[in-house]
Amino acid sequence: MSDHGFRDFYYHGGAFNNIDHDQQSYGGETDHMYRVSSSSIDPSYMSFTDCLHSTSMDYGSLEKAFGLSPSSSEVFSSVEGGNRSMMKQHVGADELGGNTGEVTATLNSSVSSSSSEAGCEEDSDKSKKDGQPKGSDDGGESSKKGNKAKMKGEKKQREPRFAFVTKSEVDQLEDGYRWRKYGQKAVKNSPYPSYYRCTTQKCTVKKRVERSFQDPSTVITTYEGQHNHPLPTTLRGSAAGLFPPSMLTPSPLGRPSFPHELLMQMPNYHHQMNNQAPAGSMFAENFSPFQQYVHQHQVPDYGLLQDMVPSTFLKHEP
DNA sequence: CGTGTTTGACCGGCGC
DNA sequence: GCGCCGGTCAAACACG
Repeated sequence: MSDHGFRDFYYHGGAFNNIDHDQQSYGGETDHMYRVSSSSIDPSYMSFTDCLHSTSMDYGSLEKAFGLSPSSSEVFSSVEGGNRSMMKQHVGADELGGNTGEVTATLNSSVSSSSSEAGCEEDSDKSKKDGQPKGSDDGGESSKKGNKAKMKGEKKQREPRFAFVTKSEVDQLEDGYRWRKYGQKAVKNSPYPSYYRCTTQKCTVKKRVERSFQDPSTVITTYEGQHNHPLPTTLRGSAAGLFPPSMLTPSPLGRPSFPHELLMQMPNYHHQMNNQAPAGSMFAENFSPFQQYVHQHQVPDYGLLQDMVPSTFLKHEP
């Protein structure tokens, strides 16, 4: 997948090798890619958000954010917002505590779907229906699926999407929320992607889970929307109980707390990062379930990181 | 009985 | 305008 619309950049040692901003157009739109090569990144950028703000991606942040276990898993992530910018990073072995890992982060600010094949080609930018229930335009129950109250005239806009790829045997990765499958349909490059919706009422977050067309061992998970509620307390594994209340309540911004926010709140976040904490250690103490998951599946899922990428990062204004 | 999955049909955007 | 395609709906079904 690394060669389908994504630019790869490898992270070796303590800092990225250099960020390269690339730009290209896709059907009128301009894509901005960032390639990292050596030396321009300050290793002190330890927070995911900071990295994003600085137009750089920090592997460690991602590793921590997703609880990536470098020892044998791979996590590629991507964020979509309003424009097509992606970033992908691969992480070499050594610096991850001698383990081999790979993290590819792709930032995609467009409404497109970088999900399938991690944005390999598609990205047709077809912003389709939203999570909103579409209704049959008044007219009453027209046909079968007619009663989807869709406001005519009002164009629905896509929620920011965040996608990442993991190597896992299981499709459904535990991320602390409960999901209900609402569809599955074969699409190009993805035999049968599954569509899930958060079961919490009024929560419109959706996610799509699919196996990589090229690498069946790879699972591509795309999250869309933002949870407007804390983690379900009755959740299997009770992940919610592990998070301090402050992490479960909406942030000052009025948004729910997402992994990246959690990261920002981690007291020793920077410290751990600088000290090359063992893989998965990030959540070892506070997020045991995740760690456990890492150990068992080596592919934790910390989705819902959407909306974490500032537009400044996603798109370079001319 | 409540909850979640399966699955074919439908919807609507987009490209030609 | 038409057809393709991705995404969604919702009835039927499965399961505890």
